[in-house]
Amino acid sequence: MTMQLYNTLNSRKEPFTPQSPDRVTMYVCGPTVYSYAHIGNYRPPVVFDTLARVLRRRFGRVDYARNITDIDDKINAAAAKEGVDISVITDRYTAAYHADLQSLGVEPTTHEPRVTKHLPQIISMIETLISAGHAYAAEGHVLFNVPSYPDYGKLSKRDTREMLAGARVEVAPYKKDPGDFVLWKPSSPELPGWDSPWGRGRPGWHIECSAMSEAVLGETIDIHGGGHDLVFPHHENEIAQSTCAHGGKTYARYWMHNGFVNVNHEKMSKSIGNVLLVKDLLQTLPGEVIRLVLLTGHYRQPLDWTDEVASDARKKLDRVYGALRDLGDVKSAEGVTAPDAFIAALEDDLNTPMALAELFDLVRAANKADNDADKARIKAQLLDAGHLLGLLQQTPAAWFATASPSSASGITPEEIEVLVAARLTARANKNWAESDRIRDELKAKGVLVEDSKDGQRWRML
RNA sequence: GGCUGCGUGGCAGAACGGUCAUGCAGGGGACUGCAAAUCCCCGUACGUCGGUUCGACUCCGGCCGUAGCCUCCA
Repeated sequence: MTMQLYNTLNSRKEPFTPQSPDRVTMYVCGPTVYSYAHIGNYRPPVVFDTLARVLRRRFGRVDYARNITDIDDKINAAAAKEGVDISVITDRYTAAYHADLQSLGVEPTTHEPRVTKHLPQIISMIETLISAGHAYAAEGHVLFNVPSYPDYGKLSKRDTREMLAGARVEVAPYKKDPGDFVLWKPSSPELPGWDSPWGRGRPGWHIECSAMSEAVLGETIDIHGGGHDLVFPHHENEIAQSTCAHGGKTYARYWMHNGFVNVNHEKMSKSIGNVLLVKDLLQTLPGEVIRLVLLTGHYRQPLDWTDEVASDARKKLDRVYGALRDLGDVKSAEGVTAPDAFIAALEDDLNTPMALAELFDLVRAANKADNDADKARIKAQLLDAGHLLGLLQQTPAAWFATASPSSASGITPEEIEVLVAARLTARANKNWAESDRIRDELKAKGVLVEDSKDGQRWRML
């Protein structure tokens, strides 16, 4: 079975084959670092990190770029407000972004291009577009001339003429065509700016991705991803710029877009006040729980974040880690990887819900296994499946000891062990009343004690 | 108004033209001093109206509802 990916360009699943049989190139639009990122901002990194793991397994090498947008008017506004250089803002929020990614188990990308490091490439691409007749300078701006690219609107299935009717933004007088968009804009003296053939200014929003993608991955990439809202205008404009700058060569062969994250059935918005920052969620939830929530639904569907889905994810991980724990010290079998059905689910347009169903089949098999050979094989399968999803990255002991930072009642593992030892003595004397009293005491402190055939064990509730 | 989706059991969430999704919750049983964990068994679905078909949750059409985008936005 060949790998299948849904391509926004053609609105259907298509067999995926990279340009080079042993190398995949992928570019995903990254964050603008002007504030802390919310849960929705992390769906693309988690989804495409998972995809990268699957692609790497199948094709060997994945050259994956996710940019940091560190030039932007929102950054300028934040810097002006604090009276600092934009680098203070962008450094701070880039570091915060990286910290969140690590908590979510997102592996570093091959490339992480920044706009401030690619001004020459951006300017060069704009010059190419001007000399090819696709762009023009006007009043300090440089604009891309949309009518010069007949395929404009193909990705988002839009008719440029119809769009004008619904246009809700005033058309700048220097535009030749109302649909023309900015490649370069002038900066007033108090704003950050860079020298260019058109005066001191800064790049428009869309050109950065075109220029950086070319710089780090080449003119034609295999996969370009991002949030669904970027289809228009951002990705439509990227296609226009890159295709025209490259003499008509295909810019990206497969376009993938993830659905939005809602919160309690509502769109996240500052006015509603329901914006969930990942750095805040991490105060009460392990990163793996957040990651699992993001993988619980198919990436193209909207995802509703509620307390219930978070607690469901936690329980799911309890179950999987529980199976791993019961596998005990059995050494996982060499050379055994995740089951074919699990891989097949992920290779079918990254069907993570179906892959998770396969994972739970494995969990049941693990819990039923009664010999070391089966246990060794299943353990290897579980760990490999977990690795592909970016989950199960800690030991069961660590998971059960820390799975709930929220309910940490201040009790230390040492104190727990003292009580557990006292309970062991009581149990040796069949003093059930004392045994149950200690169990209740621990439970009141957020610790659940269980009696297994191997003795007592505990976990944080 | 234009474009693109979606509507599955108490909740979350997939697949598939005729056979189990899966997880949580719920009911019954096994195990346990009692629990917990685990295992076994069991309910509750496919927005609505038509069409195609031997047979549709799955294909087609109408309707209703709902979400996103239409140059800030993951």
